[in-house]
Amino acid sequence: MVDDEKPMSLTRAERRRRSEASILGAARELLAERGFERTTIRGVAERAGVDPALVMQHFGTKDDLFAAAATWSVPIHGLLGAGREDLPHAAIEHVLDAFEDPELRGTAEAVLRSCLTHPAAGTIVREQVLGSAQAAVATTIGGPDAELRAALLNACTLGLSIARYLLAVPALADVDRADLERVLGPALQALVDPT
Amino acid sequence: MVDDEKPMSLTRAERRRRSEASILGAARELLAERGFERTTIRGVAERAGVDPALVMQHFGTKDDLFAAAATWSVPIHGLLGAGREDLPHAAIEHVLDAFEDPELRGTAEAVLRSCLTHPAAGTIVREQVLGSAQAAVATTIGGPDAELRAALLNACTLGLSIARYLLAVPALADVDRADLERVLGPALQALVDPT
DNA sequence: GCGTTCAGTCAACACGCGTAGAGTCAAACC
DNA sequence: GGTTTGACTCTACGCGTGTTGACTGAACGC
Repeated sequence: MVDDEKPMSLTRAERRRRSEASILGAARELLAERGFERTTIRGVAERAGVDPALVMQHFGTKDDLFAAAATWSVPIHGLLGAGREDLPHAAIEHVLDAFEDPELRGTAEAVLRSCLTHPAAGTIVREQVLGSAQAAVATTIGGPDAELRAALLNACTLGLSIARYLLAVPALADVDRADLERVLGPALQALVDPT
Repeated sequence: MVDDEKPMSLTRAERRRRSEASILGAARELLAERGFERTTIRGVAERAGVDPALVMQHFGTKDDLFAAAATWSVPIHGLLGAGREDLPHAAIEHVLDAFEDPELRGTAEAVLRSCLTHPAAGTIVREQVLGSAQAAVATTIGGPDAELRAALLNACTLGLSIARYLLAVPALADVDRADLERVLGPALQALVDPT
């Protein structure tokens, strides 16, 4: 995301916006690749083609930069609109969409990559990502174990995301969506419908 | 794991072995709590009640210390001995045992905590932990999708481990083994037995 | 007993990090 | 067209890190 096009004589506000976007993009890339600790302000600045101090000027602090790059508005509409039969399908679509849309993927990977080692990232995943999905899924499931079943369904899709996209486990990374849905669907259905 | 008992006049080899064990224990604790990047040699030394230089003298390098602390011999006997009907049960036992045996838990958490941000830890999880389990499970499952089904089963239990023990998602952390097995079992069974 | 060995400590190095403040130069304004 | 504004850069500070080599003192072997 090195945006080398810096055409001269651009409005000041426009330049400002572009460099901010460039920094944010570079930050997301590096956070997605390496996680919070191994991502340095200097590295972000270099990839953005900018001075390190400018990064601070825009975002204040490394933690603030992370917060800005990791703001992840999870779209749970697909989950809320699904009935019991569609839920597994919707849940799988939900996670695959997040990682295969190039727009969303950077953010998703950046948050997930650091969620085990950076407290703020862990909180985001626990409360926003898993939390909101769990609430949505639990109401559809219903019954005494609804929360547990929803949490387990989330844990499975979380495990799939991590294994497929972050760890790149061969058997999962090389498979296409259709096979994934065909095989995992019935398993998630068993979580939705108590035997 | 601060082993304050340093009774005077102990054989040299004995002292050496004790301090090594003390360092290794402290390292595992900190790695499990904070991950590789946030764990410092000085922190390990302090928790072990020892000089930082001694840590280097024992293990050579921070990466070597991690390798020593993260050596995780996954016991897959339980998986190999299981038939199609027992597999889900065995798989769940397999992961719960690793995290609820105080002996194993430190290592398991240490490896898993860093597996998204430390290349060596990622390799361990991908190739040793998931890899060996996948091979064992796939032979039991059989059929055309065996590898994929095994990998997905692993991804689900990986997600459960992470959500329950590392992220401490409330709905999963507070539930006991029996409920976990009762609810997750049928889902994993659907992965083992194609509909 | 005495010289040797070696577990353990001390003090220091070089490096990379996040961050701060003064300086620079072109766009913006009147 | 001169002054002001503000986007951006330069330089440097202080700190914590992994790592090293010289030192110390107690267990060891004879």
